[in-house]
Amino acid sequence: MGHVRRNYGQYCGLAAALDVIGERWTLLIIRELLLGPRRYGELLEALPGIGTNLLAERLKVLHELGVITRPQSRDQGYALTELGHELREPVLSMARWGLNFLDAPTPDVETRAHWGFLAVQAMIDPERATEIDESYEFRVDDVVFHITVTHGKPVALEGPADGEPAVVASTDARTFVEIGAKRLTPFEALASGRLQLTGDTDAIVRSSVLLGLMAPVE
Amino acid sequence: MGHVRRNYGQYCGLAAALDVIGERWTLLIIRELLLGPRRYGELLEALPGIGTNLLAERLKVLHELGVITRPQSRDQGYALTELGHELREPVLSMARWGLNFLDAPTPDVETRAHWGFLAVQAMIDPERATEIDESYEFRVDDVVFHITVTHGKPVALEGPADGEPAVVASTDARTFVEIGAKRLTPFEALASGRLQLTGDTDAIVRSSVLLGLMAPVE
DNA sequence: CTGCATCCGCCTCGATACTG
DNA sequence: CAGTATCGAGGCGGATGCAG
Repeated sequence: MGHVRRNYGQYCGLAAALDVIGERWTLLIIRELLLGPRRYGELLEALPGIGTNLLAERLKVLHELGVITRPQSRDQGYALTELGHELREPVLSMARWGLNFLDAPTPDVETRAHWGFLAVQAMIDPERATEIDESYEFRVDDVVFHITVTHGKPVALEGPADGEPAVVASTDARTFVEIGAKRLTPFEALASGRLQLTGDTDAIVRSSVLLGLMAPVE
Repeated sequence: MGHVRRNYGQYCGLAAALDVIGERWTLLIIRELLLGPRRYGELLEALPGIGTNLLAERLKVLHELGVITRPQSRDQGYALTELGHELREPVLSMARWGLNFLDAPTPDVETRAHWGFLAVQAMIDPERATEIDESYEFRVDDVVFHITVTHGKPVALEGPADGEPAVVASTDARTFVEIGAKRLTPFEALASGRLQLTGDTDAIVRSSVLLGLMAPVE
């Protein structure tokens, strides 16, 4: 008489998805794992308020359902399976929608630099990656990541850019997400000293267009 | 001292989205409204198990947050705002992912014909809409909808196709979703008499390719 | 120290009854 | 028909315990 997980009981793709990742905290766990493998303690730290039992329970279920793998050895971490990685698009598109609701951050809301990496991925509009081959590097607090555009195909990766990036943007996590939420323009952030940019003006424009922060120039 | 809704308190697009549509039943309400305006009673009927108080509460919050509009007059219904309509992509991409988990439908799971409409929208791969101009009509139980491809741009709409559809597919809701979940091929469904197709073979192939049910032919 | 399991108070959920 | 009120059951959140 094991326990039956609460489920919607509808023969429908959305209901089936929500039966798996619809419970509280689950998608935020996926978000963390989309940024790379994470240890139990790292997840706890990245998800303030989750409660250790709940995290353990979620990880167990996600593993049983084939969405994540358990740490193979000490000092490894939980990681997404191929099935789990297929949540990238759903998660990014939800995150993009959620930016509509980000208001001014109050002191009691958490802001983490690596969420900026997610924000960037959500903001990239591949349609706007014109025929360019260059990379843009972002330094948000102590986290570094970059976008590499190859033959018009943009890819976001952790770590510094290979070779010489066309643009380097340095800022703090809060400013970064505020720009993503369009509460702040890059120009305003530059003017107030909260953002530093290096690189030639044309490349800065191209990167801003790619991220939907600027209308394409004819 | 009004009541503070439970929220994640993270300055992140995904967390903000989940604060709005992350609670139980909310995304299923959105799913229904993506198919058109719905009355209170229609929503209750489409969401077995929700409980009337919870539906009322969800509708109230979604309205306050600007995601839906309330019925303007008797015999109208709740409808999505522009912001709400922007949930189409997130919802469809989640539904697509959830198809991975659809197992054989047991007698106790609900299957509704109009969910097939959602499944079709989730399955359409615009990349595969080659330069064709034609429409495909689907008759799932008593629900009729169609895909119209214009200059390679596919659009799914309720109701019968305008003009003469290139393909007409007739089936029941369960078979339809099983095909979407790739538990059943159209060929098998045809052979077992659970699916009827009219239209010429080439058009049937093109529609199957568009829905990702068949590999493109060179 | 990491990775959980157990316990407990509270809040959300789900079902039923009831009202305009 | 379209909700509101009520209440038991269960999921959640926080603290604590404990094994490798």
